[in-house]
Amino acid sequence: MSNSVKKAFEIIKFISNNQGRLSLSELGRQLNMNKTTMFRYLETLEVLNILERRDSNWYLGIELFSLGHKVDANSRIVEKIHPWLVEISERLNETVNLVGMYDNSALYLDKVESNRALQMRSQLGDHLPLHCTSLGKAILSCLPLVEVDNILSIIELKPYTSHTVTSIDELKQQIDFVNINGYSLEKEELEPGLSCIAVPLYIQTIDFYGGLSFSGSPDRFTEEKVRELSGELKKLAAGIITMF
Amino acid sequence: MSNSVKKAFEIIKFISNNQGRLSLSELGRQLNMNKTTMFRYLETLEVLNILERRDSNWYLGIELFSLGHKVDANSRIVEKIHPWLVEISERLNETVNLVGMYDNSALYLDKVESNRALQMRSQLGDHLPLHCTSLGKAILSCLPLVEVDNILSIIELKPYTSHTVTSIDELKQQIDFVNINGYSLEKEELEPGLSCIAVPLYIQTIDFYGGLSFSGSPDRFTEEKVRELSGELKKLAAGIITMF
DNA sequence: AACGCTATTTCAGATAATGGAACAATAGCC
DNA sequence: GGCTATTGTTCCATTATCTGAAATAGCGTT
Repeated sequence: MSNSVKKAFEIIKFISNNQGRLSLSELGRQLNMNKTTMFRYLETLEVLNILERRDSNWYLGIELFSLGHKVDANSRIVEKIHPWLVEISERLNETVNLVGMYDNSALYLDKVESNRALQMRSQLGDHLPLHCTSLGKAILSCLPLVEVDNILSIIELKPYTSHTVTSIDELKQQIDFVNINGYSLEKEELEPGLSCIAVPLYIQTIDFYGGLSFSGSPDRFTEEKVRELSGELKKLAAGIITMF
Repeated sequence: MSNSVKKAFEIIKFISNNQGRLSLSELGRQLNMNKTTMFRYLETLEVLNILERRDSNWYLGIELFSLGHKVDANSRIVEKIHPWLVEISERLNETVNLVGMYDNSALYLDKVESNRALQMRSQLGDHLPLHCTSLGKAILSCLPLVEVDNILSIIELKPYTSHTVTSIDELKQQIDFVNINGYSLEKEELEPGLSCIAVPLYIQTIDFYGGLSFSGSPDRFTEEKVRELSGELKKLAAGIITMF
């Protein structure tokens, strides 16, 4: 394994979580690397436009933007699904989200915002936890049981708010609920004031495990609204699947 | 300069342009690297989720997707401008594009597609040439003259179609046109069947040089339509600037 | 079963990464 | 202004790491 490549990405990743707040020396200290070594990594990455320096602070560079937007270029999952999200978001005036399962978390792949757009703190490319998001529970519901048990034994049921489910049993009950009713409802388990309703999106032909959701403030999701929105999401998922 | 980091990104970049078509051995051959060396780079990058292998073919990995979407996280230029693009795209039913100047080319930053969406071949993150796109000419128009001369001496006026401008004099005349009229019109200089109308977007406060455009098939851009759309784009640019 | 291809592992030698030290450039402070 | 503290950059010898030839393993095809 190439040591220096690993270190370079360690630096990149660290900067991605602390953009604009780190100097060369600061990076060296926080990542336990020699100043000289750090200097050379940063120098190299700057030349490659992978990183960018603005008055002694480091940022992700433009080359990462370009590469990041070519990731889906083959399977074109996001690209194919996007128009469906636009249609439903406009018709119902709801914010709609798409995630895919990667690495025991729900990777936030796409969103189309409504006018009323309550801002979610997370952004595309973020990894959402499986246990405390409706999308996560929706994904878990379409995985084989053995797989679910395996994942639950690996991930930590970290409490993000006072509403977060932290017991495996309760979580399994919620997954059962999704299997029976076809949708998942989560209220303020990840962020106070934020609620989501989701359905699984399992595209067998391309081995894609994911989910679709509407997000909004919890008080908007009345019983009747939930019935309506879950129905819409189910139809959406069904429609999308026919495309693949 | 860190040699191995440079090589790693050489590999990544090469794969980004040939996703799904390259095996380990093939990569070694095309990039003149020893098979063993290539093996170790790929192995490392795979572990880091920077690259992904599916039946002996290499793809960009999910980690690049995540990093790529965090690039704009600070200045939030794209994020701030996006709602404006949505509004105008819906109101006029046009496809609207945003680019920024990076590295002597126009980096394709954002787009919102209309229903009639004529597909452009390029995608977000691509570098568009300055000389044969309305967006490029719009950007050139807001740069200092010395800078323009410098850029024109560096870039190659590559002919993409039979309509591409390849003479510096003619290009300078077109830039003058933008300065006088405030917009730029290009017909099939980059891709047959594709035309664009653009205006410069220069945001002084954050030192941003870019442009906004509508794209569509050339026959749609009648004289009257051009007048209407260029007016809309100018108003859009003016509105956006007030935000910064 | 033998061939052609790709992917891995091994290992010794060559090279490139490392970090201490010294130097330069800034900024803050009395 | 001069002193101190901090950051960024260059130099260089040492050593760890990367390199590539060769051997091995795996897989599909004829």
